[in-house]
Amino acid sequence: MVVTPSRRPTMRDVARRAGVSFKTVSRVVNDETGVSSELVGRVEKAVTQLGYRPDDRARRLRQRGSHTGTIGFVLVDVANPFFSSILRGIEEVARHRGSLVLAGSSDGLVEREHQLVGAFIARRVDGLVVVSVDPTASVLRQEIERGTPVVFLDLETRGVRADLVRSDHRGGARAATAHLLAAGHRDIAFFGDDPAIFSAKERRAGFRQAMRAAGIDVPVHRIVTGAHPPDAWRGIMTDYLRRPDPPTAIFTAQNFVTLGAARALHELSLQHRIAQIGFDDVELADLVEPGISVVPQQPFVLGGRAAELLFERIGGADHPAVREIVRCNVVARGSGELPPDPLRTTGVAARR
Amino acid sequence: MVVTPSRRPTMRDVARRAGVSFKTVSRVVNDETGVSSELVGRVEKAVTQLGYRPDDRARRLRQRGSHTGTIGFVLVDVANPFFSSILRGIEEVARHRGSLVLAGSSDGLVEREHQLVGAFIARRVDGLVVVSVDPTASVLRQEIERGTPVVFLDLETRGVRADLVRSDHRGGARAATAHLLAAGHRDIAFFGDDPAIFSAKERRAGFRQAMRAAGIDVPVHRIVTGAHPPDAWRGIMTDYLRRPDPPTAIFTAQNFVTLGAARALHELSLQHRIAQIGFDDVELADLVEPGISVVPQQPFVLGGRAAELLFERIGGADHPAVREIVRCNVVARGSGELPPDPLRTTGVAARR
DNA sequence: CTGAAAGCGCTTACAG
DNA sequence: CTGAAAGCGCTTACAG
Repeated sequence: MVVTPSRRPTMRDVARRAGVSFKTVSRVVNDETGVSSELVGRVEKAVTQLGYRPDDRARRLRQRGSHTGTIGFVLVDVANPFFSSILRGIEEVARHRGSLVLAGSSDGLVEREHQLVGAFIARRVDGLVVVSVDPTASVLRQEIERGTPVVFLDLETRGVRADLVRSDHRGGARAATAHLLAAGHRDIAFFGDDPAIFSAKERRAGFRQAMRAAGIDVPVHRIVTGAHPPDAWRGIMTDYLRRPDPPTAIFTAQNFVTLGAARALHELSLQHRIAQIGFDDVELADLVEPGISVVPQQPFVLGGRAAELLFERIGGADHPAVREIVRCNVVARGSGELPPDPLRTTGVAARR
Repeated sequence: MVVTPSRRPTMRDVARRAGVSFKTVSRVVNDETGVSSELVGRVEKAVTQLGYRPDDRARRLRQRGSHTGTIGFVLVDVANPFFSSILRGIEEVARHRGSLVLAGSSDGLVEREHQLVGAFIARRVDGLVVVSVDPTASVLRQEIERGTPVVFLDLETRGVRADLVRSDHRGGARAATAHLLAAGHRDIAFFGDDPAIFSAKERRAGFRQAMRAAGIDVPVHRIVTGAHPPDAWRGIMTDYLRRPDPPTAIFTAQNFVTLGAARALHELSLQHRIAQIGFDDVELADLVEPGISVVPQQPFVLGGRAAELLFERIGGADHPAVREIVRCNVVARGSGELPPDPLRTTGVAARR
């Protein structure tokens, strides 16, 4: 049986087959009252025989409020468990609201983010959850001003009035740094994502604040940031730690960075000699030896809250912009509690 | 400045402002030739001032082939890195084709899967990639017969003619089991997902085949399957391993099962005494002590191939159904090469 | 080069 | 209880 991709049946096709007007089909399909049971039967039979399925686009085009029952989620990389957990949180809320989720990865590229936002708007999503690299972009700002509901996730915005939900990146980073300082470290290196991303910049700021508060000057080479593919961090870390005068502790401020660093430390057999604390949790961090101390976020919760705020707006709420900031605390597992290595070749000694 | 959610401007609004017919606006918006540069200028100005963005739904409704530039992906759980990596693979291909991806998690529930498929079709996606629990469902089958492109991912189907891409679950499971047998194990327990899921059933079948081939009868209590939330497996495994007469090796046939088992083994300090091999890779499995041996899949590749096949169909290809099966091999890291524990309290001894 | 008409698949608002 | 007309926002197919 070769399948011939036939034209999809429309209401008129069903009407013809059932011998009624297409308006009657519309009534039956929409469970409207006041159709004789005989016609209902004929229409339903025709619907089944033809495999008719109403076209939501056409339906909603004509309707009043004209929601599409679809929301958009612009994120950085859906293959990153942090983002896919957020997506799941959004999805759960969307499902209860009868909505579907369009998701797209920007990889932190401004251009791709704009493309995604534009494509979502062209498809008339009812609203957007955005982890933005460029929150003041004209496309997005104009849409927000025009009334399209937008909730920013995990970032702050300037000059744009919209709801936002995010972790307290700076506070979490301060706590992580303070944790290492409390273990006696003074030579701590920071490794993080591209500071063009709000959360990355904030974490770096938190690190600097905590170090300054402890009266420690951080040399420039102790702060390493950049947009690298997930796999690249291991090599970057290995190279860094192999140089003379390594730090006594490292703060790896993103999950892929944390993973790369953990692998580098193990490769160099330094995992018991250099302390590590990460931002974002990673799978099996509790089982590695030593366990990797981290400042976890709650992606599922972040996503769920963002979606709830979004649907409030979609539902017509017009209260002032909401700003929800979720605290982040240290989870100690071992790696972040290691004291400074007494045997370490200090910078001065190594250079002499 | 309070924002009043105004009606979104249409082509007619732009036309009025520019003092032209709305057809001229259509020409300018679609970069058609043959509009005087003066009118082009006026229209473009009005477009910018009003923040006009064409409605893709209306546009495509009227167009010939009438693609929506959107595909749907029905999966089990997007918070599972296996699926989110597939999604990323699909997304990459979709982006190059100018398409967006609607994704939805079924949690392996037949009803939710049907809802998702129905909602996707109502929105007239151009095609579907489906990790199905119920591949012969009438909704899906009727759509396929009608000509909607569908690619099944990670499963086989009966009575439905559609492209499919999947891992060789059975072969991979046989290889995993053979790997444990080669290390000298004969008392191996299998732990896996709900056999309603094709891949779960296949892996169990592979396990049984390999055991049978080795002349070993597998007692029923050595096969544990079920649909459990990710977090539940640790407890299930702990309970199981605490009982008298534990197996000398375990085959954990899904990533969340593997994680739960690894935690249980460590909790009971059995990680060096009971061998483990998992299906699907998990993060940091290489760094745990011992490293967790697994049979990894290539989710990003699976997703990419599925999407490529889908877009071929969307593009009109009508070759016979394609069936791509990706081999799975063992990655040895330590846990799967542990020999049977000579000190183990055997079942008989323990019961006496 | 520009525009008025018809139609995509449906719903809304009116008639009978 | 049933249906013919108008319209959602756009494109196609024809005129001028």
